[in-house]
Amino acid sequence: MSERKVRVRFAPSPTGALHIGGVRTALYNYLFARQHGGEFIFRIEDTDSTRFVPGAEEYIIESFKWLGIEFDEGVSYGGQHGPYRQSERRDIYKKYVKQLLDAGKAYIAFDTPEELDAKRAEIQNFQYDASTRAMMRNSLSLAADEVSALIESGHQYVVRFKIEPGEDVHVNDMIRGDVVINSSILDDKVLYKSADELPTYHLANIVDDHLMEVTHVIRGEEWLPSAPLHVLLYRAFGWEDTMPSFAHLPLLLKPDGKGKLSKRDGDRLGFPVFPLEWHDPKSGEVSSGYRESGYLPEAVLNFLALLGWNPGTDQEIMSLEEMVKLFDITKCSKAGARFDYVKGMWFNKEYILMKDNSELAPEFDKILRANGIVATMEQVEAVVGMMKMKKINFIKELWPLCDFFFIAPETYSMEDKFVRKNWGETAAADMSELADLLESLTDFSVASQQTAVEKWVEETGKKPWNPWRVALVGTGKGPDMYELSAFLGKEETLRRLRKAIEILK
RNA sequence: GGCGCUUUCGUCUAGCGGCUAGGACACAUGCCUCUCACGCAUGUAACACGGGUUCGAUUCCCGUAGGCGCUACCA
Repeated sequence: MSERKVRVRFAPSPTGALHIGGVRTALYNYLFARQHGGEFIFRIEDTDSTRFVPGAEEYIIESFKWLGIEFDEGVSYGGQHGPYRQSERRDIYKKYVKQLLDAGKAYIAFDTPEELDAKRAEIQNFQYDASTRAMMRNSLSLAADEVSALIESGHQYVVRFKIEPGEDVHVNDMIRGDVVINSSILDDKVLYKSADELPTYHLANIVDDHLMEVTHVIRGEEWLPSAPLHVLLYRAFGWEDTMPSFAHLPLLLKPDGKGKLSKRDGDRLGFPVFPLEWHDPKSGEVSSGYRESGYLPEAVLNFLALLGWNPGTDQEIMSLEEMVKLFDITKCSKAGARFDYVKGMWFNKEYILMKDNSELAPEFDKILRANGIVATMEQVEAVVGMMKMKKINFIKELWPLCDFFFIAPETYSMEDKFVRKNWGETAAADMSELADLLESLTDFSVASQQTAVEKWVEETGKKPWNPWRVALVGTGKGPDMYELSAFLGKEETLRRLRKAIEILK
């Protein structure tokens, strides 16, 4: 069984946008598959027809495309183990439900939701299990002809798994080791509903994982309590020898306060919890996305990978390829991780610094256009190159730091602290000299200016840079003065210099 | 309530019986410097508590407390 080809899956429900925690689960599955030369399956678990949300499936697919996580087979990818949408696998599940029924490992129950509610109200800690099923309406407590009569007369029913009590069930978890739960605390889970002819998660999950030859189940910790049930199901089907290995990942927690990370936290603290912007078709609500907020997908993946895992070295910045090499599922942490979105922003900053200007330019160009600036791509790249190491986490933060490249200061004012401090008594005269010097240059390149200005500086002992900055920028921000002048060009540089001299004297 | 998982700086974490408990984010300071940054350096800051086991526990075991999850005809 160990020589089976590694096959893992990510199987979301199309009930809304893809949660960032789900993205991390998918990422870990992806890394695991890739490092073992295995396959990664994308399955849609839409067995709850009442919670289906149109557009969610497409949203999830687009999210992974943006992130750069590729599947080998599944919905929209094709493959030999389809269909990959559970709602299209009704007949398959029916067959396996019947198998369990015939073997006496499951039974039919007619109790209505109202009856169950009544029982729960009547008996505290009521659980549908070996100790209570005799008093319920099911094929174990009713006569055979009564059962068939009920079915024939159209009564809705569910199929429940018959749990044998008193047994210690072991789940071997790749992260947590041996987890033992006694079967007595498990209830007779509903496996199938006649109302929509669909199984519940538990049955569909086991059947699909088996049929799709899944070897490793890597999922969130919220599934740990039901893992013993799943083990029991594999056993009931006689599939224990090919049962997948399990790994239950720690959850992502709120950055502050209590509980797991939720959509509300993003709204409240101002960071996205979804990869892409999501427009809820029911409520009309719009939730921000990492893509639209200006995150680079590489940064998002890098950040997420380190929330619950690390390579055991001090390396934090790593490409997807490096992560594939370094990832170790057994080294995942066991406790939940607070979602530190501030560190997420730092990752984005690091990736911006690493990216070529040409890759960053299109996004900045959009922002320029939104501000009514039309520039050549060459200019946009130049500005991004000069300014990306400023204190920014996102390209969009560049604009307020960069406007002077495109818009000359309207006015100059001693109100500005930097101006007051740097435009001294001799500034006007010095800048006049500088302007004359620059005007004499035929070559206005950085190198040419630098040579000329530094020679003048050496001869006169003047320090022209800050007043020069006042003139070109209007305040204390911006790149190196030679670079800025070269970008603006001789004409504009002189124009700004002379205007400043005139206004500030 | 029951069951399970879990517990190292504010946060993410390294540590797998003996360490001045390491790194990163954030924060602070300094250096660099034509501004702001980048970069570099430094600093503040942690083993939840109580019992064991051991020559010796952050590390192993057991409790307690806290945190998290599950407890649906949702996944």
